[in-house]
Amino acid sequence: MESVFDVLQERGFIAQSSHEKEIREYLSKPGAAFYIGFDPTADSLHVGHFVQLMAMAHLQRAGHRPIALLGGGTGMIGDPSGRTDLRKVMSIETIRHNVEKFKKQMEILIDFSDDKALMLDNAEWLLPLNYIEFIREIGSQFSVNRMLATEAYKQRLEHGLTFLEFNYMLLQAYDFLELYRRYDCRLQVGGDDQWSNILAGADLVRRKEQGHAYAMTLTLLTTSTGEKMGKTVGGAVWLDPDKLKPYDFYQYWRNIDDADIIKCLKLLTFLPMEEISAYAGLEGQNLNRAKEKLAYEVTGIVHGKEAADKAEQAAKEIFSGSGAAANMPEVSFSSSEKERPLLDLLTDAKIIPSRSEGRRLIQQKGIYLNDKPIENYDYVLDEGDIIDNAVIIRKGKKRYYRLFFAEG
RNA sequence: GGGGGAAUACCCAAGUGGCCAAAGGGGGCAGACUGUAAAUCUGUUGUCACCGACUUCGGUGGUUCAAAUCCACCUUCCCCCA
Repeated sequence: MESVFDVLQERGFIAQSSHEKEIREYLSKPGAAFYIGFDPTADSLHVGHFVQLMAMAHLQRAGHRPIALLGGGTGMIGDPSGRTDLRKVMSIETIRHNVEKFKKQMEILIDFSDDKALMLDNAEWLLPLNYIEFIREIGSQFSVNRMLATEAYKQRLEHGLTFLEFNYMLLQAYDFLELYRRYDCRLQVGGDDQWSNILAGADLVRRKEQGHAYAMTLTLLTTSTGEKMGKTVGGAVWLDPDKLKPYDFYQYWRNIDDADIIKCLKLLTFLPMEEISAYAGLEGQNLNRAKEKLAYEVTGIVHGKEAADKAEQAAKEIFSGSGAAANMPEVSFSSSEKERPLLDLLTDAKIIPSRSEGRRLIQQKGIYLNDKPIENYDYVLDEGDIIDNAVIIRKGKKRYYRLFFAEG
């Protein structure tokens, strides 16, 4: 049987690992517990987390036991790793709220039934900690000199690092120790920016328990130009359909850079490697087939098959030139509003953020009415423009909207 | 605790009395070219009643015909020393 470690490696998940041999050994027997921590810094997971969920899913399918550790406690500190600025301190209510959202989204990929996977919140053991006891038991095990030398803190030393954040590493390390003690969890997985924190935990387990504990980090999803992937105008590529509509989610992947396709197929879908290799052979225009597949698969995993079908369908209708799609965003107006200047309608419908922006767009021929560019700012709809009580507005090349005028 | 510096639009960053809605870059948006890609080129990027007007340069007050620019106080951040 193929080892999960190989699978993860082949698919490009593994960035670094502390003890490859031991980890392979550990994962060779089913039932191995491992954990990944998620700090509830937003009210939805995003693609970055998604890679980690995928890794968890692979491991779970191989018979292992994932522990999703929500950072209800560490979230109150804020991880300084890889950040140049101070994180905002979050209120307890916000953290609770976010933790709830995370839970739901994780269930998309991880099977938590019958304790096949665990979801824990480190608030459980971090909040009751006694300061003096903690620094005597745990703090004594850490060398400040070494901590300062880690990549995670280096950057911050130039911009300022509060003592609050400095403690983050200890708490994350303590999590590992706690999970080792409770569940015999010997492997912590995380984003590659977590390397120092994870190692600190593995170290702590060794020191306190003379136990075996390992670290493994996952490739950060970056674009071919090295930037973090998943940034859009609206922020991140969220998994929450309320924060990023399935169609837009689909489009994000559909429009991905050529150079990133294979990497994404490997990391973000469960397609067998043979199939992915076939896509790797494509060139030029044919790459679009791979992008379609990628978008369809990822959307399917995150939002379900039905949503993926719909998104794909909508995309085909819009881009294949057949014009009007059934499920483009629609805004309703009352029939009498037809006579208002189109620009007003568009701003009211929030299709355009301001009238100035609208003027600019019109000037640059970026607004189309039924596929013909609008020429002047004060255009008012003509009866001939309205088909079935609606007009189709296009903004730029890809955004379609339907303005519907209700009868009466 | 002492001393020094900084806060400018989405981000970085120029600007130190009128020529400033504010250089430059990044990003965004639109157009051309394309493969719904990338790269490139062009335009654009505070708001509105848009050839004009109005509101912006951490906050509040003040000086002045006129302030992002000068003064006072406040807030926040950074650096050096302790």
